[in-house]
Amino acid sequence: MSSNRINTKSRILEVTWRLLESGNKAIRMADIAKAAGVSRQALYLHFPNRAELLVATTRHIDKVKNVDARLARSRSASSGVERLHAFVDAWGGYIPQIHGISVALRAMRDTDKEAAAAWEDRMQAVRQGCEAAVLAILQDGYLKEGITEITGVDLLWTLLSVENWERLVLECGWSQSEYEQTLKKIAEVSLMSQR
Amino acid sequence: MSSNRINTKSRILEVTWRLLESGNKAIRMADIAKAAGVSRQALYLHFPNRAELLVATTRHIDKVKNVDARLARSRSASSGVERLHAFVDAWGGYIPQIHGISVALRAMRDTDKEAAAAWEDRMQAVRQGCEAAVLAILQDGYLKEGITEITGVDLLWTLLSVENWERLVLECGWSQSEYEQTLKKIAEVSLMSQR
DNA sequence: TGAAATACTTGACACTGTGTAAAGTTGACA
DNA sequence: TGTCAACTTTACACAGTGTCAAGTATTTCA
Repeated sequence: MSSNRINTKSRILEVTWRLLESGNKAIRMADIAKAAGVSRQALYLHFPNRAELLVATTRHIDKVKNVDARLARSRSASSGVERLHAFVDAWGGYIPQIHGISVALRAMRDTDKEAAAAWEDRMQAVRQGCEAAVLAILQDGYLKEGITEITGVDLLWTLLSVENWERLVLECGWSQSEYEQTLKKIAEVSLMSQR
Repeated sequence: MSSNRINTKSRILEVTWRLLESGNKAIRMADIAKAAGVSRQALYLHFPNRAELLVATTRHIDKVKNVDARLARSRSASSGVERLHAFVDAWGGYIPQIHGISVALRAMRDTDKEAAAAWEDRMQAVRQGCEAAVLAILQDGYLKEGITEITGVDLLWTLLSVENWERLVLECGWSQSEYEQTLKKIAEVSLMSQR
């Protein structure tokens, strides 16, 4: 069976995902191999190193969870506020799904260039979403005075960081909907002129 | 000289601080030893392990930079807003000083209990400062409706995270004063009822 | 003066986790 | 029947942390 290889490869990705989601930091190659029912060395037949396995897992999750479709919804919003809300829903709702892998990727950033680049790449995608929302607000004429397009994007991007989600949801115990509602409010009140 | 031991110990702490501040992640015990002009093994005569050396360095920085005095100033403010502003100034202004060690401590959190506890401890101290500010606003009767004392503290604590400072100042290139001013505004606008 | 204590150094080594290398096994398929 | 793909098994190099034991130089004090 030539699909054997493919089966094993995607089984490894699924298992890696599951292990990272379990919240246990410090998942080793040996743990992944064991959980996938293959030898540790077999992992290196499919992925050159740990970083690329993690990056591939990220891509795998994106595919399964269909990020693009999620983010596309925010693009169809007409007004600036709507776009902002839709983006907070889309990205904010996606964070819990990728949280496990995000922890692993960020932990490798210091030592591994590839992991750093992979994480950076994802963050730039989020930033683009932020940019679109801020631009829409600007075009509506509602961008707060004293806030430029760039500082607005910086700010929204910072507010919507995975780290802030971790703090509020995991550490402070907020529910996902509390998180989303509050972030929408703060983003509004920070970026838009209120009347 | 019995002060020899003390000299070496504080020289190690100073050197560790300096190396961590240099921005180079992944500082090894051997690097610290070399920079301090002692053998790698000598480090273990003064500190049981890497985590405790980092924790001791944190305490050393606190002592030199006099955190307590910094934070004390915010306690003397009379109104809620003043207290909020003073706290953002005090803590926000302290972040750049402890940034290097904070990176190292956070990187060890996953694998080392001690490092995790040390970081947790500092974060709880910051949270107390946030609590005092939110309480002062509440007592002034200006806490925004829909915000409880707890959610207000959660929020301020999240806004003032080291991670947010890193994003805005290091990644987005904001100046320290831009950071401080903007965070004051966002905190105000998120927590206080505007009139 | 000399013994003991202090503050180190030197060198060897155990341990963990990543990644490499090479030879062997197993099943499908032509 | 033989070959190829997808593995397994075993061994090992390498980095970094931490341990251990023996040695050295300087000070202290009986």
